[in-house]
Amino acid sequence: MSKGEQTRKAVLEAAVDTAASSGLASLTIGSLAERTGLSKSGLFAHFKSKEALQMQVLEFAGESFVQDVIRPALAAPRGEKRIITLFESWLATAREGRAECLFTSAAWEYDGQPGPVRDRLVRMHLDFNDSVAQMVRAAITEGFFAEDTDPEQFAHDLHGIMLIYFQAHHLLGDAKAEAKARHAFSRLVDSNR
Amino acid sequence: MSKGEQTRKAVLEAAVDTAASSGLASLTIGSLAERTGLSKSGLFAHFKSKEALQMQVLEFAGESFVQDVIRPALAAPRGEKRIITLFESWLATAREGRAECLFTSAAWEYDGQPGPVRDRLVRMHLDFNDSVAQMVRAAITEGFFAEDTDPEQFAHDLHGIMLIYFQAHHLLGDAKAEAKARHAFSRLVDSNR
DNA sequence: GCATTTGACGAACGGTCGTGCTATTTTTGC
DNA sequence: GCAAAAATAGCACGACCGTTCGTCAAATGC
Repeated sequence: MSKGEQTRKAVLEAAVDTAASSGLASLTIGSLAERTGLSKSGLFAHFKSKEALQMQVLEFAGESFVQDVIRPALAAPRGEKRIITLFESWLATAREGRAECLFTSAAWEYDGQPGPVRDRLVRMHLDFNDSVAQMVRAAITEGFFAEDTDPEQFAHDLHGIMLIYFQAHHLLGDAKAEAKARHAFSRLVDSNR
Repeated sequence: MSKGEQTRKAVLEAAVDTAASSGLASLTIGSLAERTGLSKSGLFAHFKSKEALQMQVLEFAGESFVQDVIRPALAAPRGEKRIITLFESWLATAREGRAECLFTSAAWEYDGQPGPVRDRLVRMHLDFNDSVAQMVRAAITEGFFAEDTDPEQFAHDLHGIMLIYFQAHHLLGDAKAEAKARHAFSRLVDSNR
């Protein structure tokens, strides 16, 4: 890996971390430069614009998310194991914050202001939704879920469980957040068995 | 209502609208002044600081939310009717955006950056949660919900349904978002009947 | 109708923002 | 080891940020 690529990665890593706690839109070249020990212009040279930086941050976080959530699920056997692994790894990722936090906060930040960042964000959400729905379909053919289970509805509902878990855990500091999430997940799974 | 109070309300109304689509943190005195036809300093004089403005925006949106969601529910008879009215008015409010959008987006914006705005936001979420839980308790004593229904879990789950509805409807433009929300709500209600 | 309070304005401030330049240093390929 | 190329720094810019201050017009209370 060349020197440039190396620092670019380091910058993106710091950017994801910053954006996860302050929002993607409020990323600033200056503070990011200070944090990474670069000069403003030196950092800027890596990305041609702030928007390009945001896009790359999104991309970088996306890869983390796939690595942390999708990949473990796909590594598990189709059906019950995969669905449960998806939930558990998603929960673990959301607990720590980082990428997951970036996506949900960005979803509300950029909802309402069109542009490439928003478009990319929407695409990612749709793709992830499809992935989950596909896992559900596999679980149906495996006999874990009932034939009349609606994969899209399941993906939708599961996402809702994660969103409110995230809010309860991080914003409200609810100690029972995880227990509530597990309870809701169990009920969702049971009602589709 | 004095002249000052009048313009203050007008500013807050515009501010809620702006913050709902761009976020509470990204409110700027300048653009808000331009939108309301005031000068920057003229508008600023109404609020002693930007933070005070944000607090008042939050307060203003809170009153709208109570007016649009809590009040109609409390106006309905305890039990089934009240729970359903809560869901329906909440759904309608979320569909239109505005106050509801402000709260959820702010929840992610200010999660991770302490301060009075975040504190107020947390307080509002907790209060609202309590209100919902109280409605559920009433529904239990009315016999609409089973004795072993957990009011806090119900409030939690309902909130999750609303969050994902909001995201699906506004960010993703999912035409079936409302149907999915209704379906999830029905399942939630049924499982506690 | 007048005195007083209140509301609104314009100009200016120190800061920070993103973004161009031009050097200078460091890495890279041969 | 050296030339080419890439990475970084320094500096300056125009724009906008929140905020302050002095001034003036408008609303208010008597």
